[in-house]
Amino acid sequence: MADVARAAGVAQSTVSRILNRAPEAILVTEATRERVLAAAQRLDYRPNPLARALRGAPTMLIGAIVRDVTDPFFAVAIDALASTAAGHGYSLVLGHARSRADEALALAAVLEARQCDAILLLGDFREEPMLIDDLRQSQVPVVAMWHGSRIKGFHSVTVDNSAGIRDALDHLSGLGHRRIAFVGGESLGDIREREEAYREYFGETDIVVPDSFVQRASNTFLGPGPALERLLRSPEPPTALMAATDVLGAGLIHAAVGLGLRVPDDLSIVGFDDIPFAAATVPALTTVHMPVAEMSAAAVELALSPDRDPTDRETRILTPTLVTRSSTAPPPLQHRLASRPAGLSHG
Amino acid sequence: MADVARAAGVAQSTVSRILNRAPEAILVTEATRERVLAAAQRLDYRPNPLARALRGAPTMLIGAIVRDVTDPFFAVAIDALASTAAGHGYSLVLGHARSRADEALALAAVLEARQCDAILLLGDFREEPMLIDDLRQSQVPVVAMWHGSRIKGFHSVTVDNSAGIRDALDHLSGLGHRRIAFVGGESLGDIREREEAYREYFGETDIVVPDSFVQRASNTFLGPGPALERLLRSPEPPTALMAATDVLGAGLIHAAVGLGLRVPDDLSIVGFDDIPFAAATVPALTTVHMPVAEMSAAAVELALSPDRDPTDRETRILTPTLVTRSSTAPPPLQHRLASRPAGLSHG
DNA sequence: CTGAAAGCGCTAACAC
DNA sequence: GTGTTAGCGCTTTCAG
Repeated sequence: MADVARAAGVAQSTVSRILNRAPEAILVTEATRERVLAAAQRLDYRPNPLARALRGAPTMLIGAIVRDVTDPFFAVAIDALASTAAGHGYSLVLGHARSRADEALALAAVLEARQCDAILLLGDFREEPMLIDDLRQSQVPVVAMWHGSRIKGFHSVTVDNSAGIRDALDHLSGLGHRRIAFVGGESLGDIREREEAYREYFGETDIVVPDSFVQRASNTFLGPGPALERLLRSPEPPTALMAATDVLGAGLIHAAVGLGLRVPDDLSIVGFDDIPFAAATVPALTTVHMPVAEMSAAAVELALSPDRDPTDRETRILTPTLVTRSSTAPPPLQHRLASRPAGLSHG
Repeated sequence: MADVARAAGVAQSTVSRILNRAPEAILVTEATRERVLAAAQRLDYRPNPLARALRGAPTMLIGAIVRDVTDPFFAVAIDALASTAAGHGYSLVLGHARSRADEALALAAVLEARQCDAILLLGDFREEPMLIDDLRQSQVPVVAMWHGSRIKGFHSVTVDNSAGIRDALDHLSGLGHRRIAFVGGESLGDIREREEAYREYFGETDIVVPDSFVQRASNTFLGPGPALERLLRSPEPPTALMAATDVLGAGLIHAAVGLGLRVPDDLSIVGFDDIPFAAATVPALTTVHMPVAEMSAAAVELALSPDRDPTDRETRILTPTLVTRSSTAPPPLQHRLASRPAGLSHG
């Protein structure tokens, strides 16, 4: 910038003014203005955002720390967030925290410290207490999304997992299913809440769910195979499966077909999240749609709202909706007859 | 930092030295050292990476500009890149360039200018000439990955799309297929190269491929439905489909089953990329495996290598390998008999 | 071994 | 209208 000033024969501050203020604020002679602009052009001047940020200017950047970019759900979340942020004139910068804890910390340090005007936390970071503590001291607003349960000190935007599970389970039992198993993941964040919601749901009915009906698997497409085999080995196997995520749901379809079952004729499967792939599985997956766009809007709004009293943190809980596709149907006939007593016989 | 210095009763430069140099470089009294460390701890001092970078220190950050995070292929690429970078002590910062061109530019400006020690470009950015021009002036090394054809001024790491297509097509014709169609995407980057490779392949044989055998669809799971319908309407429909990506491949399986076809009995389908769920589709997708890990290693190496002569840019081309799964089989019997003359009858 | 001082590139008072 | 001056938080000569 000093070069530009010299080339245009003006002071550096003048250059700064001309390059930053909107043209309408005409506090500069048109002649000087043009001279400076020309010089800047000729010298291919590019502002150094570092210096600018150091001086206190907003960076127009929102940082997002993501647990696992590989998870298709987060991929769509990021996409939605980026669009929303762009609508506010902000760009999204992502930090991928998967690898090691210290890396996550390093990332946070970078994103923080006024490099970003706000920070978004996507997923459950309870296993990264250092990160959380670190962020709690942060000068910029932090909003946590899909972190599972409440998390103190941050704004948060979550989905009502309980309502989603209830809708899905209502759908299944409306179809006539009584023996509905749950396949979850590492018991983190939303997945944990979904498992609890599943347990509660049946706690309110006279249907008793054997412990073996809650299975865990790694949240990958090939993860739930063994869980399904275990389930099928039960004396009275389930006629429907509630998967904690669509990834698990899609994996269960694959595993079921591999075992010679027909979906949904022999086994109904419901997912959660409504990732793009869910519409394209064979058969297409019935699932609980995550209101990603609304959640993004809420998160960005919270992130960009001037930080008032740090003790007053807002929590926004949005409601998901069931999307019925082709992976669910009434249970096979023999089970339909047997199911009513079966549920009670376990009491 | 000034606070720490004051609290410890030393000069700021001393604090800087102690906090940055490795302990082995004992150019400081043990007593002072401890005093400073204690003060830093007590005051919860955290270095400001901005100021540090402004002063010229490396940021230990690699920036990646991604065309579309939503594309599952890039998701795994990012993951691999992050791991590789972590192995070198670097973190990965992602910019999502999907939305608008000016946003991509803003991002580049941010990532650049010594905020990052290197920049990675994932995907084809030929439609963003401003970005490219901008990056060409960049002070930090830039390496382009999966950009399709050569791109001047940057290091690049690509895959041999031609070899991949050839392997896949050899597999299909080895199975007895003669009527093999291609379903591609927006003719960008790798997808474009794959289409060309497909055309070349049949150019070298006596099999003539009707123009209608090259179809385009948006690179989404639900995208290729219409393309498949068009293909099936041909007087002599294909018995096998070469999809330009796994997303398209999975979408084609879905569409085919929706149309009442059996895969692979009625129709064989091959994908490209080997994204995680290619192993979990029903049936599992035969595909061309992208050597993502090797490509990441190459890219990071190039990115971190001291920038020598800017005119000497390196290009690394890795070779993909075919993964045979369950979506391919010999063509239906009637086609098997008809296929040989069919290929020639079009000549 | 440690302190003082300069300066990275930029913005914001405050003059003139 | 435009120039001068002082830092933002840090690293790095250069003295002591």
